Amino acid sequence: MTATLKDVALRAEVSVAAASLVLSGKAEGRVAEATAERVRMAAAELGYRGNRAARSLRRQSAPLLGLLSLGVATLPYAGAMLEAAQSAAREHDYDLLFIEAGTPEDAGTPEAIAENLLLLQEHQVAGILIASYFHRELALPARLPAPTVLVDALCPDHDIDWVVPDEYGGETEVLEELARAGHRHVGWICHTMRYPATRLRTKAFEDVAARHGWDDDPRRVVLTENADAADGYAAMQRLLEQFPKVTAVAAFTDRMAMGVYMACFERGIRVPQDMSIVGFDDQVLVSEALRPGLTTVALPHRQMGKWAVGRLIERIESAEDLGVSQVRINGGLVVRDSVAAPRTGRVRASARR
Amino acid sequence: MTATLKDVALRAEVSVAAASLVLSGKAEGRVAEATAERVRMAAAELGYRGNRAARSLRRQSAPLLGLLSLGVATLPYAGAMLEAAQSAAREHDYDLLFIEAGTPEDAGTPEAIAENLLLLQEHQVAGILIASYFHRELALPARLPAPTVLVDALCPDHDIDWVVPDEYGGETEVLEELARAGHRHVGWICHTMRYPATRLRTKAFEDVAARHGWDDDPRRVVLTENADAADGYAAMQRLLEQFPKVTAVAAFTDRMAMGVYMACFERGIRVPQDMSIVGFDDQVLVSEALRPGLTTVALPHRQMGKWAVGRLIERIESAEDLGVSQVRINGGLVVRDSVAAPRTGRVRASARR
DNA sequence: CTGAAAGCGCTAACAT
DNA sequence: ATGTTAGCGCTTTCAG
Repeated sequence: MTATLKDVALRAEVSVAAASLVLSGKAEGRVAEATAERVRMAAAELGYRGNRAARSLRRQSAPLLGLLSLGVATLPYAGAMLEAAQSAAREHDYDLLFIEAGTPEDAGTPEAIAENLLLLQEHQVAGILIASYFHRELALPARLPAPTVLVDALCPDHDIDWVVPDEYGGETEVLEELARAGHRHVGWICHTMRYPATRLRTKAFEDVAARHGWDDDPRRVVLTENADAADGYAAMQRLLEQFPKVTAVAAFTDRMAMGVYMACFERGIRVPQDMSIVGFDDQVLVSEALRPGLTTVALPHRQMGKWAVGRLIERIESAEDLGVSQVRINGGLVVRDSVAAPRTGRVRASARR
Repeated sequence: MTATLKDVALRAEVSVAAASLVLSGKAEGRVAEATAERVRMAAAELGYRGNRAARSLRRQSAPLLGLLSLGVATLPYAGAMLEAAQSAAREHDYDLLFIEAGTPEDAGTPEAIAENLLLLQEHQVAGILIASYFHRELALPARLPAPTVLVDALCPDHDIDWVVPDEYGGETEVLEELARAGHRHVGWICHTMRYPATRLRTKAFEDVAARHGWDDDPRRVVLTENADAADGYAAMQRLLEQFPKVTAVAAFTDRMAMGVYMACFERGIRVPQDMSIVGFDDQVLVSEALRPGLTTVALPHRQMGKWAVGRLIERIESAEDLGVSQVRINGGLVVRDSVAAPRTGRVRASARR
């Protein structure tokens, strides 16, 4: 049915060996140009496309990158990462084997990861990407079946390549935006889940606050159990009660920020005239759709996917021992219209108490 | 390094053939149970995992399903489809080869599709899923290299299996919700792009409106160029001007509905007391985060992914000729809090003009 | 510069 | 019930 290398060789009147050399671009100086041209013609005429199984069997390695997803596909976030990874892989003639390691709840258990790693090994993948849908620490089996790079995850007990968002840098940038506008009574709405991002963004808040001498009333921070819009809404209600001087609030995520907007809308607090708001994630569906548009920090999904694949292929194709490379990428500040200078009258009014 | 079948056979003191039979579950009545057990033991002890390349070469088909994505990964929408497809495939011992056919702009050109189909053919995929990120018509090459199922897309010139959302049914349900609440002055905010969904949802609007004798003032519909929140916002402004009797509005998508909310918030129009709003898509990030929550229709991403894979595997593994199967799935009404009865006072006031 | 041949690991037809 | 054997299509070493 489909043409094989043998068919091509027959038609070009050369040996399979010569045909193989030519078509895999290793003919340089080994095959006469005229012969090579004949082979290429024959291949084109027959619509020859090769057989990956045969090649992989022979080479003991498939031109495949295993993408072990830990919940990536279940969230709206990271499609861009997938897309970037796929196209970076394609550029180097690799394809992506997509495997989801279970549901969001049990994804990322060491057992689930180990099992799926074995599955990838069966496929003879040349390299592995382990991608989380949020920045976290992972426990990995001691032996990995192929070179591996972590995306939006890190692993303290392995010397392994990873890439994560620059939480601290990003949060700092967006908070500096608030400082620049002149705010000194800034609220921090966050959740209590113990992720690296929680710690790093909160640290950024504390550092920026200290640097600019922001009002350090402990009631400026409100912690919630989860991180959705409803929590943001409830948190904003509380913040307004317990820290009425507030002129600006930073929310842990755009989703929470959306809840903050809702609370403001309901109370007739105008954004940004009466209240400046910033988020994190650049969840476009939300940040762009809100009025006014939300000033926030982008998550570097696309960059992470691209970097990870580039690094992985480097590792696969390089003979020597590259050291480990662990990077934090800042997705960049996205300035929209949710930040303005605090209303002087309001600030004075609160200051007077 | 890794154990091969031969190693297992050696250790179990049987032939490779017997070992193969046992490990691929075809030993039924061909191998003594004691022998089979010995083989399984040996395999377990050696951590035998098989080699897919060898198997695929021999079988002339890989346990792979090619997922040709037309923009799916670039949008937040369809991660659920991917996840459902992957897990359905896994249940039948297939894995997913993920290929994105270019950027959102050029994805879906017949050339891009044809080229990527060839790529999948090289991989010996047993079946192909072509998935679009929005309901549309596709032009496909005449010859497909393997059994194929379309997801969220259809192809008028092929007798091919496909699954799409039930646009008409879904829109009808959500509009009936408005009718049930007693609305008669209902606005329709839609865009002008020529997709199947545009036609079908609009048709549903017209039919429901006719059925319930809604005010058929042509100014009740506002058409925009695109379909984002900003368009929804602008459209709502216009609707309020040109059709002031309006007590409820149906938006083509949740994103547009979000713009409608924003317009209401700015004008102090309370939802749902003064204005009922419904959307389409159940874009959870938006529909759940808005206050009040948006009543809308879910897109059956998960169901489509699952159905498509099930159907595809049926086709691959069934000997006889199954007919074509083309289905529309209704993702279901999601009732939240954006619909209430129209305010009598307001209706009278407008009626009085 | 070109061809012959071995063999990657597995499956399935055939022989015992 | 079990073993032998012939490839699947390709790459690569070695002879010519």
